[in-house]
Formats: sequence, C-alpha cells, structure tokens
Amino acid sequence: MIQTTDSAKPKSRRQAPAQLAMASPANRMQEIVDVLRDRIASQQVPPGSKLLEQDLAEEFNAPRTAVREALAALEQRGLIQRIPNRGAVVMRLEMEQVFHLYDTREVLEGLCSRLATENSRAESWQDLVEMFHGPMVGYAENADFDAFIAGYELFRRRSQTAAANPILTQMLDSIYEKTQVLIRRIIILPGRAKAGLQEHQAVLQAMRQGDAAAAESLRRSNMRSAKDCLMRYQKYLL
Amino acid sequence: MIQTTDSAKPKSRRQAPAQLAMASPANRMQEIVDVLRDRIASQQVPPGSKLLEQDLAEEFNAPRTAVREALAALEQRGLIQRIPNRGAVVMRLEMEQVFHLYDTREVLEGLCSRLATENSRAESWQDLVEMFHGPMVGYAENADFDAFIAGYELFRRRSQTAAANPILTQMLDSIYEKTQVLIRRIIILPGRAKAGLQEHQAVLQAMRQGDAAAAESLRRSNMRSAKDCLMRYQKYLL
DNA sequence: GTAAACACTATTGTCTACAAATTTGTTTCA
DNA sequence: TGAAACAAATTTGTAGACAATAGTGTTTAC
Repeated sequence: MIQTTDSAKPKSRRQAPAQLAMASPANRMQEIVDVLRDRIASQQVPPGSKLLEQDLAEEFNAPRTAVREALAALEQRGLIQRIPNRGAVVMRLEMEQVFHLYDTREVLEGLCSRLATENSRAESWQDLVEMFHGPMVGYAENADFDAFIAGYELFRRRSQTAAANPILTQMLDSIYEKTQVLIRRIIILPGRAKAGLQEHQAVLQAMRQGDAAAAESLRRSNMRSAKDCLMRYQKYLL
Repeated sequence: MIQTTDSAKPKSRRQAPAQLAMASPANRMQEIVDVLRDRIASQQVPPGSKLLEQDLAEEFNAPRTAVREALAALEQRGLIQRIPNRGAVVMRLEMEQVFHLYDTREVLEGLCSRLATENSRAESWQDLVEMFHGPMVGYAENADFDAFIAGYELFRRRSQTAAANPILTQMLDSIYEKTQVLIRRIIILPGRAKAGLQEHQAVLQAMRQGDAAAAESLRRSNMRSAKDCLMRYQKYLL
C-alpha cells in the first residue's frame, strides 16, 4: 500500500496526543442521534411511530449500520423502544412514568439551584432577577408562552452552567428531553404560568442573596407545585 | 424461497404478541456489555486499559460488530472513552468527578429513602433495623468489611425496590457502577465504618417510624458525611 | 363461509470483506 | 548517535451482502 506522504504533516515521531476529538466523517452517527432526538423530544415524530432503518438510512444518506448504532443510542437514552425483529418505536410517555420523572427532577433541580448559588457571585443573578420581575411578568399576563418558555430555559441553562456538575447536567438533560413536550401543556393550565413565575422569583431572590439552602428548597417546592398541577389536570393532558 | 413449514408451530393467524422479549441470539451483545461492565466496575480491568475489539470478539466468540455495539453502549454509560480511530479505554475517575458523583448521589439517595418510606409499611423495615443494630455492629467492630458491605448493599437494594421509581433506579445504578470501587476504600478509613453504621441506624429508625422527611434528610447527611471523609483523605485514595 | 395452511413481502439481525487511519519498526542521512 | 522519513502491520470505521424472522395476502379444505 503506497502511502503518499500526503500533504504537510511535519510531525515528529511521537506527536502530542492532544487532538480535538471530533472530525466530520467519524461522527455522522452522532448527527443522526441528535436529529432524531430533537424530532422525538418535540414530537415531530409522535409516540408510537415506527422508525424504519432503511428509510432513515436513505434520508441521512448513511449506511444502515450507522442508523442502527444511532437507534441503539436512542434506546439507551430511553427515547425509543426496540423489540427484537420488529423494529423501533418512539417511546410512549405513561402518566406514571411522568410522575417518576418529576419526583427525580425535583431533587436534581434543587441540587442544581444550590450548586449554582454556591459556585457563583450573588450579583451574577441580578439580570435574571430583573427579567423575572420585568418582562416575564408581561409574558405571563399576556399569555405569551413562547417568550415565557424562552426565559425559563435561559434560567435553566444559566443554573446548569453555574452548577458546573457534568453528571448532574447529563441527568437533567436526560429527563428534560423526555418531558420537554409537557412544558407547553403545563404552562397553559389555569394559573400555572403565574404560579410558576412567582416561584421562580422566589428562587432567584434566594440565589441573588446567596442563600443556597433556600434556593434549593424553593426550587424543589416549585417542581412539586408543577407536579401537583400535572396531577390535578392529568385527565386533560394525556 | 421455500419455507419448510418447520417444526411444530400451530400458530393461528394473528398470534398474541405477548412474547418474552428475550431470546438467546439477539441479546448476546447485552451479555458482553454486562461482563465488561462488571470487569470495569470491579477494576478487574484497570482504568486506562485499552479494549481491543478483535480480542473481545475472539473471547466472546462473537463478530466484531457485536463487540462494537457493546462498546458503544458502555461509552454511553460513561464507563469507557472512545477516541475515533484509536479505540476504547476504560474511563479514569478523577477526584473532581467523584465529588460531582457524590453531590448528585446525595440528593438521589435521599429521594430514594423518602420514597421507600412513603411507599411501604413502616414495619417492613423492622428486619433491617435489627440487622443494623445487631450483626452489622459486630462487622464494623471486627472490621469484617465484606459482610458489612453486603449488609449495606441489602439496604440499598431494599430501598430501591420499595422506592419503585425506575428512573431513579437507573440513575443511582449509573452512579453506583462508577463509584463501586471506592466503597471498599472509604470503608477502611479511620472511623468511617462506625460513623456509617450509626448514620444508617438513624436512617432506618426514621423509616421504621414512617418519617419520610427525616429519612431523606438523614440519608443525605450520611452521603455528605461519606463525601467529607473522602475529601479529607483524598491524598491516600487516588 | 370460516379457518387453517401456505407462499410472499418487508424488515431486522448477522457477518465478512474492504477502506482509512494510527501505531510500530526500520532505514537513511546529517 | 540521533532524529526524521519511510514502510509495514495492527486496529478501527464503513459498507454491503446474506440469513432469519415477523407480518400480510391468498388459497384450500371442511
């Protein structure tokens, strides 16, 4: 095999192993995973849908093996279910499982708020405090749910970043990608937007004051309140 | 293609889809995953080791694709790291990551104890109470760590089962399989066995009294205490 | 007319061969 | 002698072919 000494690689023998881990060809599978994840999380592909390996292979212009790997990854993440010799279907969210997710999320979001408070200067939350006492109030009153959700996600992202705990981030994301669709349904429930707003104001106030324990406790109350709302109106949701 | 009407399959047209999901050929990969998981968790394969696809394929007498799938699964679970074109190595536990794991575990174990208490009759913990006031005391005093750990794991399993939250179980397991090796190193630290024993006695007492909130709080204290011990002696551990 | 047996199609599961890339070993030139 | 250039071998990544299984439609026997 003739190796063409190709191009400019003036590498001395044992080169530094510090390379950016990613290239374009190797992780095409990851792209498939990401795209499918988004579709499932946003319910562009509704629960119960069958995912055909060949169709996906054609769509992504990838070999079927790549698609299979992607499906395996999605199965591990609990987004799809694979039945031997029968293929993959998008996982259906049972109400019971939603409650399990929320119970777990409660303590994790609490931890996230606590760590975020502990790890950052109290003043760094000032802008979010103002946001939740300013624009967000309007969004809630005018039922501008898209803007409201956008603000809420900013809060979430900022908290996660400040918490600086990769394990926690991973677990919260894994919950979030399953319950994402529910947010839009919860927020429209009677009084939920307003209640959520007030609860977040309280959490942010605690964070602004550097009171980590209070932030944790208040965030947990917030999640419990959301879950209660969900239970109350579950007939109308799923 | 001639189909041989093979063997005795007196199935009427549309058969009940209720089949046991597992057969032997389909989930040979799962077996590879489990075996490797155990080896990694128990450090039979030390951190940093390279895992060669071909070697594993020969050992398990499976095609390389099956091994690749198994490795992909282990990567998702965070037990190995795969670098494109360079192969898979067993993940190394940095101290920082251990702390992240313990922070997360603290709130999850707390939740587990709370749910377990809420979901089961208070009397059902009686046997564990007696165990932790009886035999376990001896194990701690006589430094019989194997027996002590066995008792501890029983407590963990019973709690998880009673909590009856699959999401939580999955997350706790995913943490546990990474920190499993540490238990044996923590337990031998000065005073740790005895402290852990007392903390568990307190947790179990709360559970025995049906006080879910106290159980959660005490279990969290217990985990924090373990983490403190870890931080204090980290020089001697990793 | 109904139900079982049969053949066919579509889809998933498995395996092997090939290509690309990295590491290792050897040689050559200052 | 030492470092760079080159070649070989090992290892991972990709693709496609083949086999097995489940689902569907059709025929046939009672």
